[in-house]
Formats: sequence, C-alpha cells, structure tokens
Amino acid sequence: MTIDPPGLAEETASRLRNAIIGGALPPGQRLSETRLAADLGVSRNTLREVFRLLTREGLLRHEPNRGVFVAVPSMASIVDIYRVRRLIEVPALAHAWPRHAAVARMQAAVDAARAARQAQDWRSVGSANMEFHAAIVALTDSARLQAFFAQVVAELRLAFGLLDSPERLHEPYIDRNGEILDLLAAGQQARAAEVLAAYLDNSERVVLEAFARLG
Amino acid sequence: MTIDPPGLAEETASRLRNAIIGGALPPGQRLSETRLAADLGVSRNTLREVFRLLTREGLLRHEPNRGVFVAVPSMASIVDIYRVRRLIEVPALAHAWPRHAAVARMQAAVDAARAARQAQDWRSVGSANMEFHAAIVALTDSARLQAFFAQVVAELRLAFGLLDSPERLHEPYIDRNGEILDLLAAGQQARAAEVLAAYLDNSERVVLEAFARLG
DNA sequence: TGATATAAATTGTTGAACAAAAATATTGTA
DNA sequence: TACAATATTTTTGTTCAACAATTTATATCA
Repeated sequence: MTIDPPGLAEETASRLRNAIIGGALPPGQRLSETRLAADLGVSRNTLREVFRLLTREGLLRHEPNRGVFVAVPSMASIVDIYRVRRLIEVPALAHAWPRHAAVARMQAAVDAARAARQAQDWRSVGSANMEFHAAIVALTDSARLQAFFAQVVAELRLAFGLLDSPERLHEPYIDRNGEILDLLAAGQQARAAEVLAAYLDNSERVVLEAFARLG
Repeated sequence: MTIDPPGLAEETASRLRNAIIGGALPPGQRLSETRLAADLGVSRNTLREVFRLLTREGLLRHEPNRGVFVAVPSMASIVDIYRVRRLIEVPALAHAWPRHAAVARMQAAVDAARAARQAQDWRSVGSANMEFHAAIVALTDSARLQAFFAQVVAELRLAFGLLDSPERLHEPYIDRNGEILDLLAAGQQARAAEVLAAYLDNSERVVLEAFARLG
C-alpha cells in the first residue's frame, strides 16, 4: 500500500511515536522486542533500530539487558523542557522578521486551534498549539534548532498525555497565541516576546501543578 | 580487554566518531558496510545501528540505496552552528552562578589548552577549547541543552578538520577563554557574556574565511 | 515463610540469506 | 573510436535463525 522506502525503520518509528504520544502505550510500559516486532510487522532487528531512534528522542528509556520502556516524564524533565523552550522561543520571536514565511504557519496553527475548540477536540487543540510554537522556532531559519525543538516537543506531549483535563491545559492558550501573532504581525516583536515569556511561565506552572496532583 | 556491555554499538560509534573527527575518514568518503564492519570487528547489523546514531548527530549523510558518506560541512551549516552557539552559550554565561561546579571544568579546560599550546599540540588545544564551551553550557544544568550542544560541537569539529593552519584557528582563543573565566569568577557575568559574544562573532568570521579559501 | 536452586524467557550480537537497487563491465552498432 | 543498450557484479535493505549472557519466574527445601 504505502511506499516504505526509504526507511521502513523511520516509518515504523513514526507509528510507534504516535502510539506513545497518543497514549496507547502508557509511560513505564515495557516493550517486548519479539511481541512488538510481531505487532508492528517488522523484524526484531528493524525494531531495535526504531528503539534507538526513539530513545535518542527521549521517548523511550533503555535499561541494559532488561529492555526498553516508555519514558516516564518527571517534574525535573518538565522544568528542563520549559527552560529550553524559554531559551529558544523567546529570542526567536524577539528577533523575528514580521514578514517571515513562518508567520503564515503561525496563523494557520491559530486557526486550526480555534476550529478544534469549536469541536471540543482538545487533543487537536494541543497539537495545533504545539505547531504554533514549532512555527515560532522556524522563524530562526535554523535547521538544527528546529530539529532539537521537535524532539523536546515530543517529550512534552508525552507528559501532557499523563495529565487529565486537557481543556484546562490547552484552551487558555489559544487566544494568547493569537495575541502573540497579532503583535508580531504589527511589528511589535519585543512586546510579543514578553507575552510569550509570560505564557511559558504560566504554562509551566499549570503543568507542574497538574503533575503534582498525580502524586 | 575493555568491557563493552552495555552497548557495543555505542562503543563502536564512539570509535568511528573519533575516526571521523580526527580526519582519518575524510568528508565525502563513502563507507562500505561490509568492509567497515570487518575493519571494526562488528557485524553488519551492529554497524548499521552505529550509522543511524552518527547520521542523527550530523556526522554522516545517508543516501537511500546508495550508502552512507562522511558528511561534508558547508558554509550554511557553519553559519547555522554559530547561530546555535550564540543563542545557547551567551545566555548561559549571562545567567550563570559564579560558584557553579562547571566553573572548575572551565578552569581545567583553560589549563589544558595552555599546556597543549606549550607543546604546540594544536589539535589538543582545539579539544580543550571545545571542552571550555561545553562547560559553559553545563552552567545551565540542562541535560537536554548539553546533549544538543555536544552534537553541534561534533559537527563543528568535523568542519575544523577540513581547515589547515590549526594554530590560527585555535591559539587566539585560549587567552580569551581565560579572560571570560576570570570575569565570571569575579561575578561580572554580563561583561563575560559580552566578551563571549564578540569571541563567537570573530571565530565565525575566521572559520568562514578559511572555508572560502578552500573553494 | 523465606532463602536457594532450577528452569524459562529476554536481550545482545552474529551470520547467512535474498530481493531490489545501483554501479560496473561488456557487447553491439554507427 | 565513440556511444548506447544490455548483462554482470556489487551494494544496500530487510528478514530469519541461532546462541551466549543475563534477567525473571518457578519450584524446591529447610
């Protein structure tokens, strides 16, 4: 059906990544090589290559001679992730060129989030919000920064999957993203960066609180 | 002799990484799976896992159905790498705590660089300088940032390997690093960050010029 | 019950196999 | 000779089967 070359391992990694982020495989879950290879319809060797990819992305944890497990997000990892986000996103926005191509991506993401809100589809709201922030990083035109950020976002979404009440987690930020976009489009980068910084502080606090409630 | 578990693939990756950065395998070189596997004394399967690791690090380039090649650094990649370095290193230094444990690492790196200069060992000077900057990133206490930076540094060293006159490339920065360290230790983070920013601008220009001379 | 020995399952790694694609050599022809 | 078409060889992409080393589960005994 679908063309797999080049990269059956990459394609499988993508499927497994979605399964993890989508919550089909809960954090801490142990992944048996033989069983999962059979389920995914690939060989053990190929699956091991997939494991390496996702381990490097922070989605899996590998314990020698014991196997691989779906990573369990910790408070420390969340704090670290938000530190990285602040460091990358805020300067990206502050130095942005308001007519950069990525601005259209930001706009599309805001529109998508609002549409998903209409449909009460909070998971899609979360995806759209993350796409908004990926677009912010794209303002830098740095391939390496974008790849790194994508990885960090995948980890963060893993943590989001653990938390309940996705509405409280995503809804408040849709219009804030719209506000940031408007400020950028109006050439007020500095102001936009300020709003983003406050956004990130707030979001981190909410996530950490929800996490603490999980015990 | 050496214990390989856990991770013969990782150990092999490390060896191959050194071979690439050390210049034993020139950029653009094609790496035959069977031949290299025999040379390294590992199986083809294991070597392919190694290839994935180093490809993700940017040290190898993979062309489907054609094989893997040692990456060829470009001007664009150098510009991108320096952008990333500025974005990460300068704020790391600006917000640093002068009594952080990583300051000792910075001091050790400066000492090592000076010792290597005495011995006219410019390759070691380069290594020590890079270790200095890795220590700067360690000031952030962010595991993700440190891992990302290590990757970027590996790529940069690949580019350095292409250039001749390593003295001109590394010597001028030894004492600048010392100056940055002294400023930080004296609690003048802002001043240290300024010097670092100028350092990076200057270094980028030198590298790009040397690159241009290569044609 | 609790510690210990035995058995079963799992990981880490290798080697061989084979289809598909690419690189190379060979041939046929103007 | 030069050039295109064809056949041959070499590589990559992927799977499967095997086996030692290690971990986990099970059974045994004081």
